[in-house]
Amino acid sequence: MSNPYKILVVDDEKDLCEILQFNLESEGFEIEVAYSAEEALNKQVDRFDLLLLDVMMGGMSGFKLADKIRKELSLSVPIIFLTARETENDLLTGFNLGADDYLSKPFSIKELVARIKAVLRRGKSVEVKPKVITIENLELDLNRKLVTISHAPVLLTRKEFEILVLLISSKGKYLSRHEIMDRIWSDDVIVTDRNVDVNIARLRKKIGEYGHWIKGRTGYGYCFEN
Amino acid sequence: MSNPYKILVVDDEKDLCEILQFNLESEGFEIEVAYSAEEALNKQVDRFDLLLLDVMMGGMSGFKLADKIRKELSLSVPIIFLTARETENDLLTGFNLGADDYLSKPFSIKELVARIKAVLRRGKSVEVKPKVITIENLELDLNRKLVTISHAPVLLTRKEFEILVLLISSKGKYLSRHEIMDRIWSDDVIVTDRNVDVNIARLRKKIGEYGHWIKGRTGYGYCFEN
DNA sequence: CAGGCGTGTAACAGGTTTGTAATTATTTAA
DNA sequence: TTAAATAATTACAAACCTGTTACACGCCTG
Repeated sequence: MSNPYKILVVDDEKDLCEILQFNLESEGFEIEVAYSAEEALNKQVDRFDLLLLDVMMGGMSGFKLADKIRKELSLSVPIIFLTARETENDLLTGFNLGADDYLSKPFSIKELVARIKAVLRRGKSVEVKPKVITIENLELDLNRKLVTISHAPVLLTRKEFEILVLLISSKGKYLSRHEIMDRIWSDDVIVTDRNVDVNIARLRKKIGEYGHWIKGRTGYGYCFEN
Repeated sequence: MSNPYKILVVDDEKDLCEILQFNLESEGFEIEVAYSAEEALNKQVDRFDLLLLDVMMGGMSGFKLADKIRKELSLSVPIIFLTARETENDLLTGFNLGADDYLSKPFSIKELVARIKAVLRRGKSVEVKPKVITIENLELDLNRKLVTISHAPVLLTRKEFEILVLLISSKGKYLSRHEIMDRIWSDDVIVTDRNVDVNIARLRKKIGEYGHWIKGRTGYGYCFEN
């Protein structure tokens, strides 16, 4: 997978931030969030490929923030404003500050993604691909680290998720406990074989009937096979 | 223009790096270079669509690097190894580490490019390469540890399976019990000759009529022959 | 600091696999 | 042909492997 685009979302509405993060990550972007303009300024702004700024925020407004960024930090980082107020005045202010686009709440994620891609395309040319593995109704979103079964989210822990991904990406091949340990745990930690079992058990339980896709065979280890 | 593929070249021979960079860039790839494994690790490995690793490098070897990457950073980035040493052992090590291809120096740029494209084309499907031995209606799936006879599955235990694979891969050659013991059992366990017999018997029974392909000759041992 | 979560270990019961020893069959060589 | 050697088979028991449950520990968060 090529370099994911890094986007900084600056908004004081935590709910909205979460929604944005969730959706944009599943589109393959890498998201960081700042809950205020001040917090945003503490981040190295030019690490990002795009800034998504809420206009109305407690403390420093998005406009003021953009102004500061353009004057002091970066002339080039693309900026998209998000705003509730859709007045002509705002629009002007936004574009004068060197905004690259402008969206009024409420907006659809689909539209936002389209605009984001458009802006990014202007810079370099790129498509962002979501990393998702789908097997029947089982979906693994590798960006979000989320598994869904028939669109119902299943919360796996890190180890569970990693084991599942490992098994699936070696679909049809038996992996010994040792092999699994080697690839999931780093060299310096030492874990028991039993531990693999335990994690597999937890994983199986969580994914319900799909758990049967994880075969275990004595002497060989585990294998994902559907 | 579509998103150029990003390739990371890791090699301590600067000359070779330059040649690679020049040629691959002129093929439309985007190249980054690291002159050591350590340097490579400082880069965000999963930004790349492909890694080209030299096996022999001062400091950490390409193998070790790949190992680290697979364990800690990315299970999926395609890896192609470049090596001067072409011994079977090396090849095996490479593929065990999840290498996607393997080139021995000296190689032609043309060939390298072809391999690169092949690997990239394979894309995200991290399918395991099937390893199957077929002899008439007898099939051994080395990944699934599964034997099928006319598509009917036969479940062999580990010892049985290993013995069968051993005999088949030495098809037409008699292996003494001793030889078989040496290759199936690890050095530290000591088993009787009789034990080989017993396992062969079990194996023969399980594979039915094909059992006759395992010949036993007094004084020589066993041999697979169809 | 309590409680929840993620993770790991220990212990165990039940099953499977494996090895040995005893027995019978087959081959070899005198 | 027959005795000795080698091989196949059988039955049994030991060893091993597995999936589980219960519990401990550290880490974060409220």
